[in-house]
Amino acid sequence: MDASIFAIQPTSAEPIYRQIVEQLRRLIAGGQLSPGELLPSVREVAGFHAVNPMTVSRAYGIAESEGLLERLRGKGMAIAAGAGRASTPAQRLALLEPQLADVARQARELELPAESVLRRLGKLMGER
Amino acid sequence: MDASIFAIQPTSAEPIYRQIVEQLRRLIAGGQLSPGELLPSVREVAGFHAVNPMTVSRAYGIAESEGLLERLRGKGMAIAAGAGRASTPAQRLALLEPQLADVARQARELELPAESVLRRLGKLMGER
Amino acid sequence: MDASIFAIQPTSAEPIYRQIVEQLRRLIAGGQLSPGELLPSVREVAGFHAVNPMTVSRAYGIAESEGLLERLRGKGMAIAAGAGRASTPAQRLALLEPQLADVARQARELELPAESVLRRLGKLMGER
Amino acid sequence: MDASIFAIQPTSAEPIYRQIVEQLRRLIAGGQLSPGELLPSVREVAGFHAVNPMTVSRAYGIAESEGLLERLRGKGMAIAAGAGRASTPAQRLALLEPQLADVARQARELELPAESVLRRLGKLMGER
DNA sequence: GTGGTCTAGACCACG
DNA sequence: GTGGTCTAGACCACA
Repeated sequence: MDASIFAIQPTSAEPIYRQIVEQLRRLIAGGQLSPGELLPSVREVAGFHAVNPMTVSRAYGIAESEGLLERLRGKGMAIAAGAGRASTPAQRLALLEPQLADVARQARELELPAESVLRRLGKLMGER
Repeated sequence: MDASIFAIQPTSAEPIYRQIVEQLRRLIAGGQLSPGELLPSVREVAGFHAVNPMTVSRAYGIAESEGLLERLRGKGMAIAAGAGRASTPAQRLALLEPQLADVARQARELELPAESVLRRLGKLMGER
Repeated sequence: MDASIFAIQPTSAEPIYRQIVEQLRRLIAGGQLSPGELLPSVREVAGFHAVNPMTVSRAYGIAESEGLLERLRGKGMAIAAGAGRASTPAQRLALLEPQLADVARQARELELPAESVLRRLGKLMGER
Repeated sequence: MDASIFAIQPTSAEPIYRQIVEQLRRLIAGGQLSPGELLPSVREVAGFHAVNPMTVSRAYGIAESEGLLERLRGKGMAIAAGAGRASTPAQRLALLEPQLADVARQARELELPAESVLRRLGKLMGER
């Protein structure tokens, strides 16, 4: 698989290894990564995104301990059997809830009309 | 002014001092805090929210160095004269842009239909 | 607290960071470490046992993610509130079950009489 | 001989090849495998336990280099002539010593009374 | 080829 | 003072 499945922002406040874990969580819940699928190797990801292999390894290790990934001896890491797509859209929406609540609070602090926020977000989601 | 203007989440990954600075920035841009208005003292905020006074002091210091606040000798900190409400809604919306872009990306990763995200966010912004 | 609470064997096949996590788990379950108690700092433990601070930090981080420890900002790591002593001896014995099953199997493979194994283990547990 | 003499746990932390070597060591010391006896072929074991043939081959190779096995040209691997049953129970018990010491230490960390540990282990050794 | 562990050392964030 | 993140690089274990 392509190492480009991950979108890493090295300058973000969120640590790189956690960016990877979170994206894994969402890509699996969303069904873009399916159980059994083999992930790009630690070295591939590290090389492609120019980060240290240990950073990627750390992310994979955490994802494994959370039951998202499983280690296939000698072959690499794969999406765990028990980690399939979250069945209902409601379950997937729940993963976004904290961020949405945050945006809502910030919009209130900015005294922004709800419509303008929704219009802008709709535009951002419409684009690819 | 009341120390309760700040909504502090001590368990959040975002450091407390930055929560305060960011909220100040938005409350000023949104016009809920007006130039000249006096802020609650470091002690008040620290006591009310059970955080270290140094943390609050640090936040005020950063806000001052950014021109959001100014120190009134003997009276405390106040909203700076040059820090009024952002004139246009577009300018205020720009402060929310990064978070919106983030939500859009995460929604794509979760393969969530745009409508369901907008509906949920609209509901959250409607509530008080 | 003393950094000597941990018994680290650098030559063991079990990685150092996991030795620490496992010992924490047992010392907490056994009640020798109580909720709220402050752990020795990463640097203390690393210095005392002559291992890299990151190795200790990794152990603490895993223990935190398992709910055994909690981070006290600026003060260090403490035994988590929800991680008290396993109430019944049966619960604590359960943590030893896999090792006991392993010993039993190996004793069978060695065709050792149960009594001699029990006598030897009893002696080892009697000593301090 | 049957490939089922080995009890392989693919999920264990102990590497598979070492599980095989250790079991060979104990089964020979215990007298369940006698000098001259022919082992199941690499393919049989690998097929039966669904592990990589290279893993089994590696285990046999290590056991051979330790003098536990010897290669009979055209016939396979057999228990080495000089690798008979450990004569005294004390010698065989010595092979279990490290595991026993480990259990004793862990029982102390769990603050478990010696009797309950011995009772449980006795029960496990009594069962077949 | 795969991932895992550890080190030495730098730098940051928080209080 | 506390822990967290990342790097560069060595070495090991497994298949």
